[in-house]
Amino acid sequence: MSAPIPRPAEPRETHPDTVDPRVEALVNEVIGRVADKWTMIVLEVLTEHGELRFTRIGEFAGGISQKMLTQTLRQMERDGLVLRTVHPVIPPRVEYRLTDLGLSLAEAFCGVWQWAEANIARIEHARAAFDAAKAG
Amino acid sequence: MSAPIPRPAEPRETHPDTVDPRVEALVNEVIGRVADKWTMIVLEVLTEHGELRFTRIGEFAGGISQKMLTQTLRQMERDGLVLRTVHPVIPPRVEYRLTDLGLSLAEAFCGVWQWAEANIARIEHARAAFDAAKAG
DNA sequence: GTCTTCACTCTCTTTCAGGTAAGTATAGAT
DNA sequence: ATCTATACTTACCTGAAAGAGAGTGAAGAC
Repeated sequence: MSAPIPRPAEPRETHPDTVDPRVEALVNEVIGRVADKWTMIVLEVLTEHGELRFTRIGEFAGGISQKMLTQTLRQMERDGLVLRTVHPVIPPRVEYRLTDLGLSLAEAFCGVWQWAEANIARIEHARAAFDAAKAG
Repeated sequence: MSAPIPRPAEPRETHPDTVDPRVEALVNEVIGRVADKWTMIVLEVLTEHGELRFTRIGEFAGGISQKMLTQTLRQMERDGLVLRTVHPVIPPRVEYRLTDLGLSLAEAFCGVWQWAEANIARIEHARAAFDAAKAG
């Protein structure tokens, strides 16, 4: 009994304030793409340090593989979040920086970031209480 | 040549404004836990509809399995984001609603949500341009 | 007696994100 | 000739996430 829970046929709006499901789906997709671990970290690194080269971002990000870094960066570039500048020299020199869109996203995430920072203690306390209650 | 990119030994702070890595790690963990797909969706559903029963949340969430819903809800309860009320009747009746902490998180995420909604077009345009440039 | 409801819980299987390691291209230095 | 630096690709592999589907328990309806 645990296949996906089916959505009700149609008329199931207790509250009238439901969002257009297509918008909801799009927003979810965007958030899903944008809110993954590495994207957020790269976003933060670039916000903090400005324009950086590939390897440098990797150093600041901490623990990311080249593969994931390339992948994340490409995705962000495709989404218009970062600008990639290739200098045609050898050895190659590629620099990345946030676009205005990227900066605005960083700003939006700032709230969450701050929330997390401000509420770590509360969450840890809640967890301890929960675990204690379960154990006892 | 793609093992994790090593962090530089120590003295590599071009910018002085680097955050305490321990705080950074904690924040990342919290965000990682809090910002997954289903948590965000459940958060939104509960924000929009107030107190709801298990199955109801599943219906609103769309496409979630019972297993994932249980798991997500438990995690959120543990983190102090939702309150779980069991009515000792048969068949069981369990209701979930956001705590103040949960509400404050929803509020913080509101910015991202709005950003996503406001910038879907820009992202899609960027993607189209990127793909076209690559193909042509 | 068995059927239904609800909120799970368990197990099995598949999917996939992400890690490792190696390869590529180029020019200048040794 | 070989080595180095840089920014990637590519191929392979593994562990964890998550989906499917069945099972559970208890009371009341039939």
